[in-house]
Amino acid sequence: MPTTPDARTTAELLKAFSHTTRLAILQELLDGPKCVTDMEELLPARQANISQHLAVLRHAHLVDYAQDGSLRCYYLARPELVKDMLALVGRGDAVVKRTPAEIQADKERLAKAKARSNQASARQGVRRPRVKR
Amino acid sequence: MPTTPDARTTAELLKAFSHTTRLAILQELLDGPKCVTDMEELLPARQANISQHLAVLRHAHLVDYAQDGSLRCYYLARPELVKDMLALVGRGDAVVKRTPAEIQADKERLAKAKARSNQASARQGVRRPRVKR
DNA sequence: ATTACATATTCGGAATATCGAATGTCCTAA
DNA sequence: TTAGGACATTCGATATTCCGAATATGTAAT
Repeated sequence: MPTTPDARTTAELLKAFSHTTRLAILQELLDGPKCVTDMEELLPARQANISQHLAVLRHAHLVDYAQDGSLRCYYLARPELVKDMLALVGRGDAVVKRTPAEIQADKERLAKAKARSNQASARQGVRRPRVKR
Repeated sequence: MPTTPDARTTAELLKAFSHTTRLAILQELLDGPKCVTDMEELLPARQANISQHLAVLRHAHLVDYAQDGSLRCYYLARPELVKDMLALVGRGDAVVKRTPAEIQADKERLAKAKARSNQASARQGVRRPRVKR
């Protein structure tokens, strides 16, 4: 059975995504496999630096390579993940601004749901007392 | 019209996600609004540190708060984005391992597609010469 | 006013990330 | 075997992140 990644590994994975150059590399690889020299022409970074970023992506299991003579063809090891990630961060969701009243409603809804699920356990009223306005 | 975020902003957004404590905070907020004191009980971190992480999340426009008396109720400013992000990184995609032959096929497919799209432009054979095995 | 609480900000140091330069490794052609 | 190309790795400098301690700010009860 596939094991769910813990918080630490998840943060590591996201860190691997969190760099302009690495995002650009992933974007390029989405288009097809490329060797380092190809990327050198495509990206505003030196060879050594690109190799360094590729190492980070490799450790995160986001890319892998196949050796082809003296070249290394890099490709996405988890193409769906990368595709969905880039789509997600590019989506530009609207930022919501909520009123205190809405927040209050949320909390009450949440408290009610909790109470329902705790119907069997005796005391559930452990909410810290609210101050009056 | 909604503007597509550039690579720099995208990396910033991902950085905001890339920390165990911040992931935990977002996870908690997915459940409903919470104030800092609530989170102190829920997370293995001190008050100041939680406030610092909340500041990062605020700057990334991932959370916002509504003041309620002396408390601050934090909530997700882009709940769908957070939900989808956590689902995505928790998905645990299989890591693919490709053979050199598959890579080669990929490259040829790509070259063919490029040629098709470049049918109008005169010279398209600018591929660097491949070395023999 | 004073006090207490909830939360934010600032500061300093440790840990980590980033990058260029130099160097090392591996492969292939001659 | 030697030379050159394609990459990777190491190193040192700079920048950034992270966290605890101390301190500041704002609100409300007394």
